[in-house]
Amino acid sequence: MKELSEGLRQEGYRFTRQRQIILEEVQRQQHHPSAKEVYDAVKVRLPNISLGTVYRSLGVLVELGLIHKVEHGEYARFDANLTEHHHLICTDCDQLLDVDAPLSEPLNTQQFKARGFEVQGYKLELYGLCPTCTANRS
Amino acid sequence: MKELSEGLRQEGYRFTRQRQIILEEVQRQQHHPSAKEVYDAVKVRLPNISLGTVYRSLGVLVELGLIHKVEHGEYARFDANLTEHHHLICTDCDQLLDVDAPLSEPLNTQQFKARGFEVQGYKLELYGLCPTCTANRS
DNA sequence: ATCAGTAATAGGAACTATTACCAATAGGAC
DNA sequence: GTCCTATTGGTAATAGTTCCTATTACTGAT
Repeated sequence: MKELSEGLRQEGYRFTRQRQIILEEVQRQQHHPSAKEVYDAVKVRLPNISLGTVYRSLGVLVELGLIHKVEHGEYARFDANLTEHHHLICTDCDQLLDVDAPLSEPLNTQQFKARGFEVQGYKLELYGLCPTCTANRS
Repeated sequence: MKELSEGLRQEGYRFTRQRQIILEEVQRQQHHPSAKEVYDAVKVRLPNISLGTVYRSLGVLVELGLIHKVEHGEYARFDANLTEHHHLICTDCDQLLDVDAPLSEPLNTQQFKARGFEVQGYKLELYGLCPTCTANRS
């Protein structure tokens, strides 16, 4: 948690119990929790926390790069997995899963530069069936 | 426009003036208009159109495959460019631009199959600077 | 340890994109 | 034209997120 406290201070933010616990709860969740789910989880430990604080804190954590925001579908989800990975959205059960495999062929960003685009990063989303739904199909 | 009228009929939908003009306006826009922007554009020609009709019609057009829905950021945008392409979101001006270049190396979906994922499709979003903002940086 | 200054919080209202609802209208097959 | 039903316009509702304000908590200086 030292990372959090130092990261916050570096940006002029304060290290608060709320932010600490919010980060812990996002990190604990295996799936990609929504703001509401984080709120519910944090509420067990901090019954007085407000939804606004959760949204604000998640925003700060994203800004510090300690978690990622995944915008897909009706609401945003948050992801504490910082290793390079992609997401698979299951077209059957609508779950969002990590695909812990970078591209076998890394994306050649140079090909876009020729067209005037200065590519800084990219997001790859895969659509298909998750392992569970694949199994249920056969 | 025959494509629209036939496509609609095939699915049991009706061919209405509203749907025709909505499609025309999405096709006319070079950038990727939001539902609101489509509404404003259509309103010039059909002053009584309601926002709900625009949303409903856009949904039908997406279902027919005549336009694509691009979900990014606060609101959905619509895209009449049906050729295979990716999107670049400019980190400077927040514009959404077409990158009319498929991957030089097509995505190898087999690599994910081994992990239990049955990949059906993918979406690649690039982040960086659009040609205009790249020029303004130098 | 206390204080002052500032940032963060709780709580709820406000905002915005999108959907749902419903009575009135209009496409289109006959 | 007639009839049936999808569609429309208008409005209300929904849901995620942000904004607002009084209050509380952190931090650095004394």
